[in-house]
Amino acid sequence: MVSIKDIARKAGVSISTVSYALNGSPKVKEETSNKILSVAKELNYVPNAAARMLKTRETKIIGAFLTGFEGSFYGQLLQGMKEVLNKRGYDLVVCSGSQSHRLLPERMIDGAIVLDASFSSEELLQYADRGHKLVVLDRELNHPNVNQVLLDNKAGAMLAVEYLLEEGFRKIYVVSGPQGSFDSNQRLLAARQTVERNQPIPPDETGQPIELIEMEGNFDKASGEAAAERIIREYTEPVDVFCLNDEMAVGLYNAVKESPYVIGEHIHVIGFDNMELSQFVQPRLATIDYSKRKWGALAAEQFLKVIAGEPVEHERIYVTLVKAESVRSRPSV
Amino acid sequence: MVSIKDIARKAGVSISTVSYALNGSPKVKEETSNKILSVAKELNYVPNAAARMLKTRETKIIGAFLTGFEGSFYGQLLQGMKEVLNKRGYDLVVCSGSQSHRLLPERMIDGAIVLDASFSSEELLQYADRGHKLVVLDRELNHPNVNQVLLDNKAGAMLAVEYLLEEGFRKIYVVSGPQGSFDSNQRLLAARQTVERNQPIPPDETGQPIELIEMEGNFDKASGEAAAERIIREYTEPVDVFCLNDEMAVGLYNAVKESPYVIGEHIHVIGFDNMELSQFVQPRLATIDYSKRKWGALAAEQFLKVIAGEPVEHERIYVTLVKAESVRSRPSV
DNA sequence: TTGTATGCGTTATCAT
DNA sequence: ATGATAACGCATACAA
Repeated sequence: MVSIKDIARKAGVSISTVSYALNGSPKVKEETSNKILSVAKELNYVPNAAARMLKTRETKIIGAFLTGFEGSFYGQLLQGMKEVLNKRGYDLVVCSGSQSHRLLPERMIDGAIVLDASFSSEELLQYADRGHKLVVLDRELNHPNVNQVLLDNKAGAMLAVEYLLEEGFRKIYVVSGPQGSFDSNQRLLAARQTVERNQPIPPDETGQPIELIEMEGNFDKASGEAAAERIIREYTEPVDVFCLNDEMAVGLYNAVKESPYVIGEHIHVIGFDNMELSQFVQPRLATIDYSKRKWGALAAEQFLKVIAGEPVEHERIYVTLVKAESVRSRPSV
Repeated sequence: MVSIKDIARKAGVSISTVSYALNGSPKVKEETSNKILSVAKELNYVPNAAARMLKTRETKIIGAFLTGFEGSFYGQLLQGMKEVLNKRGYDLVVCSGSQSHRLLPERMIDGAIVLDASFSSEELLQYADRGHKLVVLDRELNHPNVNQVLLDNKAGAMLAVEYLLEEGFRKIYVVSGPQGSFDSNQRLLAARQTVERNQPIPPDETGQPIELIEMEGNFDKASGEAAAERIIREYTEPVDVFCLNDEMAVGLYNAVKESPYVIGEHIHVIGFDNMELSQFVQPRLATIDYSKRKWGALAAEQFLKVIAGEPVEHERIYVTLVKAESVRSRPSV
């Protein structure tokens, strides 16, 4: 391995001069600098990251931690992060699994953007306490070294439920994500509130109250299928279903396809995330949309601010309703 | 930052004893070791990766380089790699973009698995020459430090074309990937050969020869749409289309939907990759399937062998034909 | 069984 | 403008 020492020897200067030249310091004479640079190129010199890290205490790498690599969902999010970070001289690496947590405390990365249930909040706070910089996308965490960029789950769930309620059905299923999921919990809470707020005040001419049935899912297709089975079993009249993400809604589609019932006619479904697949399923899935790219880009920007020591306020990503035939066969608009 | 020096001081031993104890050396007395370990825990000691790297010259991290993060395609591939690597004490990080290439020469990672057009083969060979270990998934590269795990593109393209030819149409479009893509080039070559081999020897009772029309695409939806426009414009009788990946086939679907023609009836389409979306489009897309997870897992295994200095032979991932209504409205099986 | 001393490749301080 | 040297945190050969 060729080091600055080799360059120094070959160029007939000292290692400190080499270091200065390599880092473009104005202190070194242009002639010397050129000589050094050409020797470096000739020897195929590449700086050693470990040594530099040891001195400077930074790697210019930041890690994006995800619960899993699967799910087309992440592509745009990561792209958004990368664009912002690269522009500022940082590299992005994507990590998953608890084994990779070590990268942060061992200082192999300068910080982390976290959308990863495999981190407990206690663990993250511990890192923050030790001075590591974080942006979290999947929880609320208040600490000077941590910034939040969260989806507006409440607005999304409200939009979704109100869209369903327009249909006038009295029975609405909510298929939630796993217990530990912040996004799921927020959406569920908002769904409950929205139903409550729209409950006819009894006694009332519209009669029957709205029934909200909660089913715990896992944000994967299998739990959507499981939910569908129960819904089909209990079917007596048209019902609404709010799947707390699109993935489960697609699972539900698959199961309903095997039944006598029809999505958008008997079973009215809305999801959350607007993943690519949702526009291709038949009928098109109504859902809650938001810009994944913008989410990633904003997270990265916030991260850079945290690193720079600027005081940063938490941010929110806004969401919109995507109407579609899965709720209403002939969408009004 | 707490270092072994701090532990040594607090535990009343020397730093080398601390180092030994931390690394579980049998040389240190259990009593001393316990003492040291407890002090380390108490001080929240975390080893510094940079310092360890500087000495040991390894990071236990390997990088997977992808052309881009977008495309649901990669999830299973990465999952396959990760499972194998984690089991062997390695961490996987995913990188994209030419800026991140530095991670390899700067020795921030112990090696790389490459499925990334942003690397030129010259660049990779240079790394290999300097002792870096590589597995390539998207090109042929022969070097002691490089192993290949490639798709059996030729078999796939042959299966696809022969399936199309069974229909008996005389006009077959091939929508290729970008010029530089190894997979695209291999598939295209095999498609040509298969058509040639199936050409009726003139003069012949079947009459007309098979016409193969090549169109350059880009492996994205937009190029699928562009291809569709030309195909629609030229339409006179039922035709076959071999999209060299599913992504483009989906783009083609979108454009054909706006036309009077129907997939599977006028325009007979097959793709390559069997991505998740392909089973949801209407009609289901015929395609070439292979196990992405196995591909990743095998790549990781080969990588570990290369690292271990074992002599490794190149590997091949086998593919299968997925018949569907996009080619034949009533599939025979 | 434990301690001393050296070096990994770099940056950066202080002389010159 | 350049050189000598210390320091970063750790592993390890060698000494005790």
